Amino acid sequence: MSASGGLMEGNQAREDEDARDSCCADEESSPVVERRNRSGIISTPLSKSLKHSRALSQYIATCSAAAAVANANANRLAQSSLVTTGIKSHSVDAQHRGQVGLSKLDRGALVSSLLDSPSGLHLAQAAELLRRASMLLPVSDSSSLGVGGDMEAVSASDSLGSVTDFPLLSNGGGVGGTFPFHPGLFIMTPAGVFLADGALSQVTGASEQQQAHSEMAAAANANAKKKRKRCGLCPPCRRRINCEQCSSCRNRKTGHQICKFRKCEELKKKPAGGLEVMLPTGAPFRWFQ
DNA sequence: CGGAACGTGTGA
DNA sequence: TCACACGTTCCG
Ligand SMILES: [Zn+2]
Ligand SMILES: [Zn+2]
Repeated sequence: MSASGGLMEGNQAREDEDARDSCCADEESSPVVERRNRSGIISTPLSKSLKHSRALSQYIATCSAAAAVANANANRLAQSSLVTTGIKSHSVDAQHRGQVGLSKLDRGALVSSLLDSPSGLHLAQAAELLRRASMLLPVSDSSSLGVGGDMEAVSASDSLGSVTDFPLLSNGGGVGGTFPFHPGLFIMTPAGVFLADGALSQVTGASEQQQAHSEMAAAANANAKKKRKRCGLCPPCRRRINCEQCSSCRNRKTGHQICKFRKCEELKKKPAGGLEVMLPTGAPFRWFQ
């Protein structure tokens, strides 16, 4: 299985990561400032603080080693749920950037090739990996995802299914230096990369989110005909970087829409108020036909 | 009906 | 005043 190869790389990369860890601790002096608005919702996409929006693909283009690390991380995710990545591995980063030289061109080629690849198999791969990850938790029966539409656990497969315009981050099918995962599956924060699943409880502090929720409720109460605000709870809301690849990201200038992967699950729902019956399929029930 | 473009509320 | 992003309209 190709996964074994990835694992081996993972071990190696892990040492790397450890080494860098100490380095990170150095600049860890500033305790990860998270930008939240008053409602406690994380407002600023991480890409902002990273100078310019850096697409996931760019990370890869920048240093394939990072991909390996991420890969290892993904595996370790299954055990620890929290990982630190080498996102700010400036030294390595600079090194690679200098040595590559054609990072821009590379990126373009990469992306285009990504768009090309059929990618079905990789989905399966990623899915399997994710399944492994969730094996540790009481896998909320994703099968019984029925009337309980309230359920926050948007399964990875869900994301996979809903996303259509996203180029898979993998080429031809080799394991060598590619990143066979769907960027939509990850939540990248300055503290690390998480599975988007949400099943893996990770992020720090659910209290703030609760606060956000109450705030939102208050706002809604004040005026029903106001712009709704993101819930701040759902996985998309917790995501903090724009993918820079979805349609919303690509034409942000004219689209004025948030990244598709960051679009709040609540806001996706129809704004309609209470009296709405939803079929288990998610389609709105019509009283008349 | 889905997506792109646009208007504009909202918070910084 | 600006950037962000929700809601609406337009368009295929
Ligand atoms: Zn995006
Ligand atoms: Zn949300």
